Amino acid sequence: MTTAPPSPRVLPHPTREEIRLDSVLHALSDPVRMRIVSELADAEAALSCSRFDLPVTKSTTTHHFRVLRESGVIQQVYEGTAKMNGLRREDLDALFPGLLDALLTAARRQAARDARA
Amino acid sequence: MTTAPPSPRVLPHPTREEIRLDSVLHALSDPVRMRIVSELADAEAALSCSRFDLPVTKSTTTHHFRVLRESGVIQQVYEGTAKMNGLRREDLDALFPGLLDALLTAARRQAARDARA
DNA sequence: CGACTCGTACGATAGCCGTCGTAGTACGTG
DNA sequence: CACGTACTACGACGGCTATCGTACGAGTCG
Repeated sequence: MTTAPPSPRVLPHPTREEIRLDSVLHALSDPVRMRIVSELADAEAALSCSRFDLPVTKSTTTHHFRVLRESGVIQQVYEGTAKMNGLRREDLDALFPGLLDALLTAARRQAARDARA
Repeated sequence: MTTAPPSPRVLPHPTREEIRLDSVLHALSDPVRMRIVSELADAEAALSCSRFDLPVTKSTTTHHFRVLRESGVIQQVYEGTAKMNGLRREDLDALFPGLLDALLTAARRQAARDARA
């Protein structure tokens, strides 16, 4: 048969216009996901999922990455066995200028406060 | 008896140091609450709960205002029968500089996009 | 092919959350 | 005191969510 393969090797992303502020804020309201985004912003490049040392299991990690992708915060592309994750900075900056930087700065401040405690 | 009255006429607020980014983002990830905060920012003054025309019942309204207060986004003070709500702009700006303005701008943009649809 | 790594899918569970209705309290006014 | 207004408290319900474990698929390397 010439039917398409059942495994979706390409992952669904929202278009720029489909990204909603509500969803972005909800995605970033989880500490684990905010941490992922912060590391991604520091890296300035796409990282594979396994490059993150998160305090949750692999299943949960997959879940968090999916939430970030479906909310439009990150972009995910398969590269061999690895799945590379990149921040959708251009889209976010175009939709909500200054928001991403303000959020990243806020996250850094919160992390500094937590470390001081 | 000289015991304190059982009804808490003064409402519990988090101190500035207790305000957490996670909670703020979670509070603002609900469209109804973001709308409240936007109107509060536009008003530049404290407003009573009944000044808002929200698409939910009064019970739910009370719930949303409590979430905003407990996350440290707004301040609530009784004034007769009314409860006045004010944005905690000073505290938020001190903790997360630029974040509130970026969020309000983003909310305006999202609202404009929604209206265009 | 076989083994290994990376990530997914699915099911389960426990907890939180947004919503409502109803009943009730606090305050002001007649 | 009686009444109306503003808001709350409580319980309920449905839905979402963060978490896990286990089992599986897709790719790479020997």
